[in-house]
Amino acid sequence: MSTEFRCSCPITSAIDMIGDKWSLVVIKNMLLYNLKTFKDLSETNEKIATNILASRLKALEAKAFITKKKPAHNKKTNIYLLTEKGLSLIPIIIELAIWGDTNLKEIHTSLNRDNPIEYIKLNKEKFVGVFKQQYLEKVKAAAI
Amino acid sequence: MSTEFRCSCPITSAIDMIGDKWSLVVIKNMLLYNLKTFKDLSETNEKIATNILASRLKALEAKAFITKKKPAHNKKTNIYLLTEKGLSLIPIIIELAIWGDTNLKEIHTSLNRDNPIEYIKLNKEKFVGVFKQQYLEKVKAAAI
DNA sequence: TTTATTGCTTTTATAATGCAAGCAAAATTA
DNA sequence: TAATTTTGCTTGCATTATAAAAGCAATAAA
Repeated sequence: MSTEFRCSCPITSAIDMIGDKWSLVVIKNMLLYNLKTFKDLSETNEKIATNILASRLKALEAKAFITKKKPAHNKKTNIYLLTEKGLSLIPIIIELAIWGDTNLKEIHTSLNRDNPIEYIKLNKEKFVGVFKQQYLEKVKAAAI
Repeated sequence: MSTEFRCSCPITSAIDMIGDKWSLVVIKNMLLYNLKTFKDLSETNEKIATNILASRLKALEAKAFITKKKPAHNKKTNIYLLTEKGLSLIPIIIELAIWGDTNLKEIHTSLNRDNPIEYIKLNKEKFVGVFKQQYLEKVKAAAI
């Protein structure tokens, strides 16, 4: 996944950057479920293969959507965190959530619709900030 | 591209539906540039291969994002139009446009930034309706 | 000091995308 | 009306992305 842009269109170029099968899924799992380690991210419902996860984490770090570091008293576990640039994808993720919730219920019977999507729809802009704050607070609380 | 859903997450499922390399690009070109024929869609800046375009149009029709029909007095040219379901993707496309315009200018020097993205940012919800209306009016004006 | 865990890599297979050529039917031009 | 061009694809083959399974070294826990 070297990022070569197909053309000068910002929409197509955005897809060139984050439009593969896994990038936004990994970022969503970091954002909404506060997953931070390779193991955490490899155990999600999506069942990503470990080689794919490794390559995606490397690419996301190279593109500055995430950072990788080791916590002070553990030389083994790596901690992956979203950067500001990673958090800038929240509006896209929210639109995907709303679209999926609204449009897939008929053809995808096991779709999880427990989330308060109706509230989010009513004030999307607010929730961009809410999700960002929640993520940053959790990171802070964990004192990494 | 058979649509099998990886899990019950609406975000991941949305990506399963429209998260490939070409679907949203084709829909964007129909929406913003009013492209309607196979030839039109094959001549865009993105330079999609004709076999890929054919397979994508077939998939998008099967998923009811677009319709295909022949105009009354032409047995050769096919007209592809966005359905309501196709138009429901506008909010996602707008967020991709804003994100690309805001975040890619530094690493993508030839990025096209002539579009009035600043206006769109100020009132996204309004522009969802604007783009939808503009598209429907163009289709109507062409009397297809 | 053994055992388990973490964070990967390697190998091999399959699926998605890309490239070039070709081709039939319809429409246009001569 | 016959030759030419256009449209909307398909076919065959090459390359890249994704998947599944196994393995492995370093660290941490028991």
